[in-house]
Amino acid sequence: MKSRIDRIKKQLHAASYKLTPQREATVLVLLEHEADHLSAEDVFLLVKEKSPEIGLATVYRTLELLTDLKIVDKINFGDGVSRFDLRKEGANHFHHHLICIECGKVEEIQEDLLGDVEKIVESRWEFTIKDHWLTFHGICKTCKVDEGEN
Amino acid sequence: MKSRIDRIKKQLHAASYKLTPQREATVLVLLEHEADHLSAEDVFLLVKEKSPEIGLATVYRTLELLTDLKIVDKINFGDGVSRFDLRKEGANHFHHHLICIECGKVEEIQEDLLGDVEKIVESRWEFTIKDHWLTFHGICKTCKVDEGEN
DNA sequence: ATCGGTGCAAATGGTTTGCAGCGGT
DNA sequence: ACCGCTGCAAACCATTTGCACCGAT
Repeated sequence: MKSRIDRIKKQLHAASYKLTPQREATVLVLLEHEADHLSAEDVFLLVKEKSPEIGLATVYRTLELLTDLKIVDKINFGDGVSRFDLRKEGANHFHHHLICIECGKVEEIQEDLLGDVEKIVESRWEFTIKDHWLTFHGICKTCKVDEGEN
Repeated sequence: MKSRIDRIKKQLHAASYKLTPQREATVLVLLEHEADHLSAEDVFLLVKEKSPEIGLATVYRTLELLTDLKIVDKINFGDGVSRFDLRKEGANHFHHHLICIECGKVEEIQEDLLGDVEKIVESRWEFTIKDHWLTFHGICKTCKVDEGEN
Protein backbone atom coordinates (compact mmCIF):
# COMPACT_ATOMS: atom_id res chain seq x y z
CA MET A 1 0.00 0.00 0.00
CA LYS A 2 2.76 2.37 1.01
CA SER A 3 4.67 1.65 -2.12
CA ARG A 4 1.67 2.34 -4.29
CA ILE A 5 1.36 5.86 -2.91
CA ASP A 6 5.10 6.34 -3.22
CA ARG A 7 5.02 5.41 -6.86
CA ILE A 8 2.17 7.83 -7.49
CA LYS A 9 4.13 10.49 -5.66
CA LYS A 10 7.04 9.87 -8.00
CA GLN A 11 4.79 10.08 -11.02
CA LEU A 12 3.53 13.43 -9.82
CA HIS A 13 7.02 14.72 -9.15
CA ALA A 14 8.19 13.54 -12.54
CA ALA A 15 5.54 15.81 -14.02
CA SER A 16 6.47 18.53 -11.51
CA TYR A 17 3.42 18.32 -9.31
CA LYS A 18 3.36 17.84 -5.57
CA LEU A 19 1.56 15.22 -3.55
CA THR A 20 -0.23 17.67 -1.28
CA PRO A 21 -2.24 16.44 1.70
CA GLN A 22 -5.45 16.93 -0.28
CA ARG A 23 -4.12 14.96 -3.21
CA GLU A 24 -2.87 12.25 -0.94
CA ALA A 25 -6.23 12.01 0.80
CA THR A 26 -7.94 11.72 -2.56
CA VAL A 27 -5.60 9.01 -3.78
CA LEU A 28 -6.04 7.11 -0.52
CA VAL A 29 -9.79 7.11 -0.98
CA LEU A 30 -9.34 5.78 -4.49
CA LEU A 31 -7.03 3.06 -3.19
CA GLU A 32 -9.49 2.07 -0.49
CA HIS A 33 -12.32 1.85 -3.03
CA GLU A 34 -10.53 0.37 -5.99
CA ALA A 35 -13.48 -1.73 -7.08
CA ASP A 36 -16.14 0.91 -6.63
CA HIS A 37 -16.19 3.20 -9.67
CA LEU A 38 -16.72 6.30 -7.58
CA SER A 39 -18.07 9.53 -8.97
CA ALA A 40 -16.32 12.81 -8.18
CA GLU A 41 -19.00 13.56 -5.61
CA ASP A 42 -18.56 10.12 -4.02
CA VAL A 43 -14.83 10.74 -3.75
CA PHE A 44 -15.45 14.18 -2.31
CA LEU A 45 -17.75 12.86 0.42
CA LEU A 46 -15.32 10.10 1.35
CA VAL A 47 -12.34 12.43 1.43
CA LYS A 48 -14.37 14.84 3.52
CA GLU A 49 -14.80 12.24 6.25
CA LYS A 50 -11.06 12.29 6.84
CA SER A 51 -10.27 15.85 5.74
CA PRO A 52 -13.38 17.96 6.29
CA GLU A 53 -11.83 21.17 4.99
CA ILE A 54 -11.35 19.90 1.46
CA GLY A 55 -13.28 21.57 -1.33
CA LEU A 56 -15.14 19.88 -4.14
CA ALA A 57 -13.20 21.83 -6.73
CA THR A 58 -9.95 20.47 -5.38
CA VAL A 59 -11.22 16.93 -5.76
CA TYR A 60 -12.22 17.66 -9.34
CA ARG A 61 -8.84 19.22 -10.02
CA THR A 62 -7.03 16.29 -8.47
CA LEU A 63 -9.04 13.75 -10.42
CA GLU A 64 -8.38 15.65 -13.62
CA LEU A 65 -4.68 15.74 -12.85
CA LEU A 66 -4.59 12.05 -12.09
CA THR A 67 -6.48 11.34 -15.29
CA ASP A 68 -4.02 13.38 -17.33
CA LEU A 69 -1.15 11.46 -15.79
CA LYS A 70 -2.99 8.22 -16.56
CA ILE A 71 -2.97 7.23 -12.93
CA VAL A 72 -6.74 6.98 -12.99
CA ASP A 73 -9.19 6.34 -15.80
CA LYS A 74 -12.21 8.54 -16.21
CA ILE A 75 -15.07 6.35 -17.29
CA ASN A 76 -18.57 7.10 -18.31
CA PHE A 77 -21.46 4.70 -17.96
CA GLY A 78 -23.94 7.05 -19.52
CA ASP A 79 -25.66 7.99 -16.27
CA GLY A 80 -24.61 11.61 -16.32
CA VAL A 81 -21.62 11.42 -14.02
CA SER A 82 -18.00 10.59 -14.65
CA ARG A 83 -16.49 7.83 -12.60
CA PHE A 84 -12.88 7.29 -11.69
CA ASP A 85 -10.90 4.08 -11.53
CA LEU A 86 -7.35 3.72 -10.37
CA ARG A 87 -5.50 2.22 -13.27
CA LYS A 88 -3.92 -1.12 -12.49
CA GLU A 89 -0.16 -0.85 -12.54
CA GLY A 90 1.36 -1.75 -15.84
CA ALA A 91 -2.02 -2.07 -17.53
CA ASN A 92 -2.47 -0.19 -20.77
CA HIS A 93 -6.08 0.25 -19.83
CA PHE A 94 -7.39 -3.02 -21.11
CA HIS A 95 -10.18 -3.27 -18.63
CA HIS A 96 -13.81 -3.75 -19.40
CA HIS A 97 -17.05 -3.49 -17.47
CA LEU A 98 -20.21 -5.51 -17.04
CA ILE A 99 -23.14 -3.42 -15.89
CA CYS A 100 -26.20 -5.20 -14.58
CA ILE A 101 -29.37 -3.52 -15.77
CA GLU A 102 -31.31 -5.05 -12.89
CA CYS A 103 -29.26 -4.15 -9.85
CA GLY A 104 -26.80 -1.65 -11.28
CA LYS A 105 -23.77 -3.56 -10.07
CA VAL A 106 -20.59 -3.04 -12.05
CA GLU A 107 -18.11 -5.88 -12.45
CA GLU A 108 -14.69 -5.49 -13.91
CA ILE A 109 -12.96 -7.67 -16.40
CA GLN A 110 -9.22 -7.30 -16.22
CA GLU A 111 -8.33 -9.66 -19.04
CA ASP A 112 -7.88 -8.22 -22.45
CA LEU A 113 -10.42 -10.00 -24.57
CA LEU A 114 -10.05 -7.77 -27.59
CA GLY A 115 -6.70 -8.81 -28.98
CA ASP A 116 -8.14 -10.48 -32.07
CA VAL A 117 -10.77 -7.83 -32.59
CA GLU A 118 -8.15 -5.12 -32.46
CA LYS A 119 -6.04 -6.84 -35.07
CA ILE A 120 -9.03 -6.95 -37.40
CA VAL A 121 -9.87 -3.30 -36.82
CA GLU A 122 -6.29 -2.16 -37.26
CA SER A 123 -5.86 -3.96 -40.55
CA ARG A 124 -9.29 -3.60 -42.07
CA TRP A 125 -9.88 0.04 -41.16
CA GLU A 126 -6.21 1.07 -41.09
CA PHE A 127 -6.84 2.57 -37.68
CA THR A 128 -4.12 2.64 -35.03
CA ILE A 129 -5.75 1.80 -31.73
CA LYS A 130 -4.53 3.66 -28.67
CA ASP A 131 -7.24 2.75 -26.24
CA HIS A 132 -10.73 1.36 -26.05
CA TRP A 133 -13.82 1.24 -23.92
CA LEU A 134 -15.92 -1.86 -23.77
CA THR A 135 -19.01 -2.11 -21.63
CA PHE A 136 -21.58 -4.86 -21.60
CA HIS A 137 -25.10 -4.31 -20.37
CA GLY A 138 -27.07 -7.29 -19.21
CA ILE A 139 -28.09 -9.42 -16.28
CA CYS A 140 -25.59 -10.51 -13.71
CA LYS A 141 -25.35 -13.94 -12.15
CA THR A 142 -27.05 -12.90 -8.93
CA CYS A 143 -30.01 -11.28 -10.63
CA LYS A 144 -30.51 -14.30 -12.85
CA VAL A 145 -30.80 -16.48 -9.77
CA ASP A 146 -33.23 -14.05 -8.16
CA GLU A 147 -35.40 -14.05 -11.25
CA GLY A 148 -35.56 -17.81 -11.21
CA GLU A 149 -36.91 -17.65 -7.66
CA ASN A 150 -39.67 -15.13 -8.36
CA MET B 1 -37.20 6.54 -47.27
CA LYS B 2 -40.95 6.91 -47.08
CA SER B 3 -41.30 3.43 -45.70
CA ARG B 4 -38.74 4.09 -43.01
CA ILE B 5 -40.79 6.97 -41.63
CA ASP B 6 -43.93 4.92 -41.91
CA ARG B 7 -42.44 2.14 -39.89
CA ILE B 8 -41.35 4.58 -37.22
CA LYS B 9 -44.84 6.03 -37.22
CA LYS B 10 -46.22 2.57 -36.59
CA GLN B 11 -43.77 2.01 -33.76
CA LEU B 12 -44.94 5.23 -32.16
CA HIS B 13 -48.59 4.34 -32.58
CA ALA B 14 -47.98 0.90 -31.18
CA ALA B 15 -46.77 2.62 -28.03
CA SER B 16 -49.66 5.12 -28.26
CA TYR B 17 -47.68 8.14 -29.30
CA LYS B 18 -48.33 10.34 -32.28
CA LEU B 19 -45.97 11.30 -35.05
CA THR B 20 -46.46 15.03 -34.68
CA PRO B 21 -44.94 17.46 -37.19
CA GLN B 22 -42.17 18.25 -34.73
CA ARG B 23 -41.40 14.59 -34.18
CA GLU B 24 -41.47 13.94 -37.89
CA ALA B 25 -39.11 16.84 -38.56
CA THR B 26 -36.74 15.49 -35.93
CA VAL B 27 -36.81 11.98 -37.36
CA LEU B 28 -36.22 13.34 -40.86
CA VAL B 29 -33.12 15.16 -39.68
CA LEU B 30 -31.86 11.96 -38.13
CA LEU B 31 -32.52 10.09 -41.37
CA GLU B 32 -30.69 12.71 -43.40
CA HIS B 33 -27.68 12.57 -41.09
CA GLU B 34 -27.51 8.89 -40.32
CA ALA B 35 -23.75 8.79 -40.27
CA ASP B 36 -23.20 11.95 -38.27
CA HIS B 37 -23.64 11.21 -34.55
CA LEU B 38 -25.49 14.43 -33.90
CA SER B 39 -25.84 15.96 -30.47
CA ALA B 40 -29.23 17.17 -29.29
CA GLU B 41 -28.18 20.72 -30.06
CA ASP B 42 -27.06 19.71 -33.56
CA VAL B 43 -30.42 18.11 -34.19
CA PHE B 44 -32.18 21.16 -32.83
CA LEU B 45 -30.33 23.53 -35.15
CA LEU B 46 -30.97 21.34 -38.18
CA VAL B 47 -34.65 20.91 -37.38
CA LYS B 48 -34.89 24.63 -36.86
CA GLU B 49 -33.81 25.29 -40.44
CA LYS B 50 -36.95 23.60 -41.67
CA SER B 51 -39.27 24.29 -38.72
CA PRO B 52 -38.09 27.49 -37.05
CA GLU B 53 -40.76 27.44 -34.34
CA ILE B 54 -39.57 24.23 -32.72
CA GLY B 55 -38.23 24.39 -29.18
CA LEU B 56 -35.11 22.76 -27.85
CA ALA B 57 -37.10 21.01 -25.14
CA THR B 58 -39.26 19.33 -27.74
CA VAL B 59 -36.20 17.98 -29.48
CA TYR B 60 -34.91 16.62 -26.20
CA ARG B 61 -38.28 15.08 -25.44
CA THR B 62 -38.49 13.54 -28.89
CA LEU B 63 -34.99 12.12 -28.68
CA GLU B 64 -35.75 10.67 -25.28
CA LEU B 65 -38.93 9.11 -26.61
CA LEU B 66 -37.16 7.63 -29.60
CA THR B 67 -34.46 6.29 -27.33
CA ASP B 68 -37.02 4.64 -25.07
CA LEU B 69 -38.61 2.99 -28.10
CA LYS B 70 -35.16 1.89 -29.23
CA ILE B 71 -35.55 3.70 -32.52
CA VAL B 72 -32.41 5.66 -31.79
CA ASP B 73 -29.39 4.92 -29.64
CA LYS B 74 -28.11 7.49 -27.23
CA ILE B 75 -24.35 7.30 -27.24
CA ASN B 76 -21.72 9.01 -25.23
CA PHE B 77 -18.20 9.59 -26.40
CA GLY B 78 -17.11 11.22 -23.17
CA ASP B 79 -17.08 14.76 -24.52
CA GLY B 80 -19.90 15.98 -22.33
CA VAL B 81 -22.75 15.68 -24.81
CA SER B 82 -25.04 12.81 -25.69
CA ARG B 83 -25.25 11.87 -29.32
CA PHE B 84 -28.05 10.15 -31.13
CA ASP B 85 -27.88 7.48 -33.82
CA LEU B 86 -30.79 6.05 -35.72
CA ARG B 87 -30.67 2.37 -35.02
CA LYS B 88 -30.25 0.28 -38.14
CA GLU B 89 -33.35 -1.74 -38.79
CA GLY B 90 -33.18 -5.21 -37.43
CA ALA B 91 -29.88 -4.54 -35.72
CA ASN B 92 -29.65 -5.47 -32.06
CA HIS B 93 -27.32 -2.57 -31.64
CA PHE B 94 -24.15 -4.27 -32.62
CA HIS B 95 -22.44 -1.23 -33.88
CA HIS B 96 -19.12 0.09 -32.78
CA HIS B 97 -17.21 3.33 -33.15
CA LEU B 98 -13.70 4.40 -34.03
CA ILE B 99 -12.87 7.85 -32.73
CA CYS B 100 -9.80 9.56 -34.09
CA ILE B 101 -7.96 11.43 -31.35
CA GLU B 102 -6.29 13.66 -33.95
CA CYS B 103 -9.18 14.94 -36.02
CA GLY B 104 -12.17 13.83 -33.97
CA LYS B 105 -13.77 11.96 -36.82
CA VAL B 106 -16.06 9.10 -35.86
CA GLU B 107 -16.28 6.02 -38.06
CA GLU B 108 -18.83 3.32 -37.61
CA ILE B 109 -18.31 -0.39 -37.69
CA GLN B 110 -21.50 -2.20 -38.51
CA GLU B 111 -20.16 -5.71 -38.29
CA ASP B 112 -20.47 -7.48 -35.02
CA LEU B 113 -16.94 -8.33 -34.06
CA LEU B 114 -17.72 -9.40 -30.54
CA GLY B 115 -19.42 -12.73 -31.05
CA ASP B 116 -16.58 -14.77 -29.59
CA VAL B 117 -15.89 -12.30 -26.83
CA GLU B 118 -19.52 -12.36 -25.78
CA LYS B 119 -19.55 -16.13 -25.59
CA ILE B 120 -16.57 -16.00 -23.26
CA VAL B 121 -18.13 -13.34 -21.07
CA GLU B 122 -21.48 -15.09 -20.91
CA SER B 123 -19.98 -18.39 -19.87
CA ARG B 124 -17.10 -17.27 -17.71
CA TRP B 125 -18.95 -14.52 -15.80
CA GLU B 126 -22.44 -16.06 -16.08
CA PHE B 127 -23.64 -12.72 -17.36
CA THR B 128 -26.48 -12.49 -19.90
CA ILE B 129 -25.53 -9.79 -22.37
CA LYS B 130 -28.28 -7.55 -23.64
CA ASP B 131 -26.23 -4.88 -25.30
CA HIS B 132 -22.77 -3.46 -25.47
CA TRP B 133 -20.82 -0.35 -26.25
CA LEU B 134 -17.45 -0.62 -27.89
CA THR B 135 -15.41 2.41 -28.82
CA PHE B 136 -11.83 2.53 -29.99
CA HIS B 137 -9.69 5.62 -29.64
CA GLY B 138 -6.76 6.01 -31.94
CA ILE B 139 -5.49 7.45 -35.18
CA CYS B 140 -7.49 7.16 -38.36
CA LYS B 141 -6.13 6.35 -41.78
CA THR B 142 -6.20 9.95 -42.97
CA CYS B 143 -4.36 11.32 -39.96
CA LYS B 144 -1.69 8.64 -40.23
CA VAL B 145 -1.00 9.75 -43.79
CA ASP B 146 -0.85 13.40 -42.73
CA GLU B 147 1.61 12.59 -39.99
CA GLY B 148 3.85 10.86 -42.45
CA GLU B 149 3.97 14.01 -44.53
CA ASN B 150 4.90 16.38 -41.72
C1' DA C 1 8.59 37.37 -2.76
C1' DT C 2 7.20 33.99 -5.63
C1' DC C 3 4.18 30.57 -7.12
C1' DG C 4 1.71 26.20 -7.00
C1' DG C 5 -2.19 24.73 -4.74
C1' DT C 6 -6.56 25.55 -2.23
C1' DG C 7 -11.46 26.83 -0.78
C1' DC C 8 -15.25 29.31 -1.80
C1' DA C 9 -18.66 31.16 -4.61
C1' DA C 10 -20.09 32.24 -9.00
C1' DA C 11 -20.38 30.93 -13.74
C1' DT C 12 -21.09 27.50 -17.29
C1' DG C 13 -23.46 24.38 -20.22
C1' DG C 14 -26.11 20.37 -21.28
C1' DT C 15 -30.40 18.67 -20.00
C1' DT C 16 -34.93 18.61 -17.57
C1' DT C 17 -39.12 20.46 -15.77
C1' DG C 18 -43.27 23.53 -14.66
C1' DC C 19 -46.75 25.56 -16.72
C1' DA C 20 -49.92 27.90 -19.61
C1' DG C 21 -51.61 27.48 -24.21
C1' DC C 22 -52.95 25.05 -28.46
C1' DG C 23 -55.06 21.70 -31.51
C1' DG C 24 -57.12 17.46 -32.64
C1' DT C 25 -60.76 14.25 -31.26
C1' DA D 1 -64.15 19.79 -22.71
C1' DC D 2 -60.35 16.59 -22.57
C1' DC D 3 -55.65 15.45 -23.08
C1' DG D 4 -51.32 14.82 -25.47
C1' DC D 5 -47.98 17.76 -27.12
C1' DT D 6 -45.55 22.11 -27.48
C1' DG D 7 -42.73 26.46 -26.54
C1' DC D 8 -40.80 29.22 -23.29
C1' DA D 9 -38.40 30.24 -19.29
C1' DA D 10 -36.79 28.75 -15.16
C1' DA D 11 -34.68 25.11 -12.66
C1' DC D 12 -31.21 21.58 -12.20
C1' DC D 13 -26.91 19.54 -11.54
C1' DA D 14 -22.26 18.05 -12.73
C1' DT D 15 -18.32 20.35 -13.68
C1' DT D 16 -15.30 24.44 -14.36
C1' DT D 17 -13.45 28.84 -13.36
C1' DG D 18 -12.13 33.43 -11.11
C1' DC D 19 -10.08 35.05 -7.37
C1' DA D 20 -8.14 36.06 -3.02
C1' DC D 21 -5.45 33.62 0.23
C1' DC D 22 -2.06 30.47 2.22
C1' DG D 23 2.22 27.97 2.83
C1' DA D 24 6.40 26.07 1.26
C1' DT D 25 10.63 27.10 -1.13
